[in-house]
Order: sequence, then C-alpha cells, then structure tokens
Amino acid sequence: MSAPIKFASTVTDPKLVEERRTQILGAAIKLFSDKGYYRTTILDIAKTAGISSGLIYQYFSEKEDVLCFALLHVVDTYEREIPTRIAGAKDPVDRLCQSVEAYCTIVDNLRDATLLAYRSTKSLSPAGRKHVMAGEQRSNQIILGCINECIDGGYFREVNSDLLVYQFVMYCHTWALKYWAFRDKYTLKQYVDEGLKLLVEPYLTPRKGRGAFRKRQEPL
Amino acid sequence: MSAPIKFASTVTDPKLVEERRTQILGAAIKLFSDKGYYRTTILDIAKTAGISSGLIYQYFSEKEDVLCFALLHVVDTYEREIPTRIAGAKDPVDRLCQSVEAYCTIVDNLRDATLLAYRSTKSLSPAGRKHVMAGEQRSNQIILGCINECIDGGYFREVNSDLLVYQFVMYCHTWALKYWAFRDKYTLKQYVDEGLKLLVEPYLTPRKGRGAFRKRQEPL
DNA sequence: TAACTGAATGAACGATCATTCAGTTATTGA
DNA sequence: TCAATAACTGAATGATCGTTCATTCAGTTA
Repeated sequence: MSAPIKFASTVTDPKLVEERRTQILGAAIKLFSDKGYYRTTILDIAKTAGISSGLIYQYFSEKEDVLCFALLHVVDTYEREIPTRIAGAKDPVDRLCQSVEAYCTIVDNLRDATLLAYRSTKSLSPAGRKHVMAGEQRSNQIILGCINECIDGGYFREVNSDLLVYQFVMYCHTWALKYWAFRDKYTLKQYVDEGLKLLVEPYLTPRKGRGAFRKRQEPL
Repeated sequence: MSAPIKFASTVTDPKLVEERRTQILGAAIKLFSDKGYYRTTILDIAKTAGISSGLIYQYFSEKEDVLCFALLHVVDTYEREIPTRIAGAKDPVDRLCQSVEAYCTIVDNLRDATLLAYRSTKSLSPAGRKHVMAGEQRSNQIILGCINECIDGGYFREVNSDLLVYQFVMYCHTWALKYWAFRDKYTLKQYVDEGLKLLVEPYLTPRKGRGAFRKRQEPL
C-alpha cells in the first residue's frame, strides 16, 4: 500500500473532517465532471455542498488539493474494491473474469470520476500526479496477477501479459470513455460478457482453459 | 466529409491566413499539451509563435477557437491519412492490419495532440465538441469497414465488429495514453505487431484467414 | 511623393476567481 | 452560567488573464 497522502486541515475532530471532506468530494466530482476543473469555482463547490467558500479552506489548503483528493478517491476505490469482489473465486480463470466484471462495475459507479481522471490528472502538480499514477499502477498489478495465474496454471496459452493487462484495463475504462456510444447498445452486463469473449476466450488453452471457462457459466 | 468549420479572420490574404494559423497551431498544441488549456495564456501562445497577442485575434475570434482548431486538426489528420496509407492493400486482412499500423503511426506523430484531445474536448463548447466527435466517428467508420470486409470475405469468424472497432481504436490511442509505460518496453513497430497478435490473429478463420495473414508477412 | 491599406503591436480595461481574515455562531467543560 | 475554544461565514483583496483598440509601420497604388 502507498503512503496515504495527508491533506492539511485546521479542524481537529477526525470524524468531522471525514464527513465534511466527503461532502465536498461529492460536490467537487459532480462539478468538475460537469464543467471541468478550471471552470468550477470554489464558490460553486461550496454552494453545491451547502457550505461557505471559506470553510473549504479549513479542510483543504488549496483548490488543487480538492482535485487531488477526488482523483485519489477513484484510484483508491479501484485498488480496494477489486480484491474484495474477486475474493470468492479460487479458479484462476474465474478470478480473471470476475476482476474484469468488478473493474467494469466500479467504473460504472464512478463513471464521471473516471472520466475526470483522464481529463484532469495533468492539472495536478507533479507530486500529486505521481500519487494518482502509482495508485493506477497498483490496480493494474492486480489484473496482471490474475493473468499470470492463468498462464502459469496452464489455462492461458503464452501471451504478452504485460500488454494484455492494458487491454483489460482499457476495456474497463472504455466503458466510461465511450459511454455515450455504448449506452444505447449494451447493458453493463452485456458489455462485460462481450469483453470476456474478446479478451479472455481467445487466449484459453483448448482443454483446461476452455473447461474452466465453461464451468463458471453454469455454477452450482 | 463534414462541413468544414469556418474560423473567422480579419485578414484577407488566404495564403497568409493559413500560414499564420499553422504557426499558431504549432505553438498552441505544444503549450496546451504541456501546461493544459487553461494554464496556457494567449500571451504564451503569441510568444512561442513569435507574434503579438493581439495578432492572434486577427486569426481566431477567441481562445477557445484555437483549441477547437487544434482538435479538429487531429481528427482530420486521422480521417485523411488512414485511407491514404491503406490504399495499396487489396486483401481485406492486409487492409485491416495496415489501417492499425497507419493509425498507430499517426497517433505516434500526434502523440501530444492525441492526449490533448482526451483531456480537452470537454473544454469546448457543445458545438465544437460535436464537430470533433463527429470527426472521430468518421475515422472509426474506416476501421469498421475493414473489419466488416474481413468478416464478409470469410477471413474473420463472426464477431461483434461494433465493439471490436473500439478495441482497435483504443489500442491505437493507448499508444499515446500510456506512452510513459510503453516507451521503454516497445518500439512503435513492436507495439503494432503485438497489437495484430492480440486483435487480429484470434479472430482469423483457420484456413482463409490465417492464410492471408501469413502471406502478408513475407510479401513479394 | 502623397495617400492609402491592412497587418501587427502591446498597453490598458474589466471580469473573474482563489485565497484570506475579521467577525459570528456553536460547542464544550468547569 | 460563562468563558474559552472550535467551527463557520462571506465580504474584501489582489492577482491573473482574455479581449479590445489606438497606434505604428511596411508595402502598394495613385
């Protein structure tokens, strides 16, 4: 796990700090996603969150910190939720499939925020950007682990797993990036299923791989 | 082709207009990519282009027009160059492979500008955004055509071509989006070759498809 | 040589915020 | 009950640009 970044606050009660920051976060993600970072004013955020502009500066030391907090929230959610959701699966193929499903589901929940990450990571200071990218890398590692398990276990044929990770990750992100094109054609479930057909099936070994893939379709 | 957008200019000589706009475009892409749209001032652009700030307003009516011009330049380049580069190939599989190679090569040439498109399309007015997205859609259609030719000609098995297009396009864009991760591991050529292995090979029909794919490796 | 044209300049204007801080309200604990 | 402390407010400040425009200047025509 990374060194969790400290954002300075003048408020002492940690409970209150978390509550207010969550409140500000919600407003900020909504507005940044909608109007973009630079077009969103601190006053906008304050009004949407139902507080005064000055109060934001009790919980964040500058506007950029609010953006950084929002983007870290996104990558931290990926990193935290994917392992939780694949914990049940023991079979490597099942784990891989479930990690894709989990990732897509999280992206779907954080669709606006995921887009925001693509648009606004460059607006961060180098230090903040480094943290966000490091978080993204850590969730990539989870997927990479699943792929390598499939290869090592003989479920996948030899394949460039380094590159395949990015295919998986981009497929999940693309649900947010191209949502305007997909929303009318696919449900999230359909999108995930198609993704497995495109990204998992082709690499399965004929017997062991396909066998495991079939088995997970009709469980119990 | 789309209705080419007119950007207002007070300067009468069309030759000069094109020359100056190209000059401004170069500075703008460099600076927007580097510092982001909002952090780049008109004065920055003027200085980098070697002209005065006021002169920019003789060639564009507002700052946003400069951004719009830059993003349209990117999508227009895709749309113009891909067909040119695949004109030689007659075999559908070859056409598809060459379109990927062409797209990746153009992305590589316009790497900064491609990133800029991801980051800044939302900063455009709805009208401008619509034009940029329409341009992007038109180059997608080119790839879609190649895939469908492969399917119809019996080179590809039945596959969700709608979705596969986005896989191809995203693969090409990812060269720009994740360049920081790829630059040390792959040359552009290697990246393209790996892409064909991941995105073309799995869908080839055993005889006709694979045959055509093999043939293009050792031509004459 | 004078009159004209339109390209180019850059100082000045005005609007927009991020940030601060003097003052107000709420909470705590003795 | 009443300090004392913490949380909160929102008007004021000051810096930053996008945009304008009066002016200069090079080149062209009369």
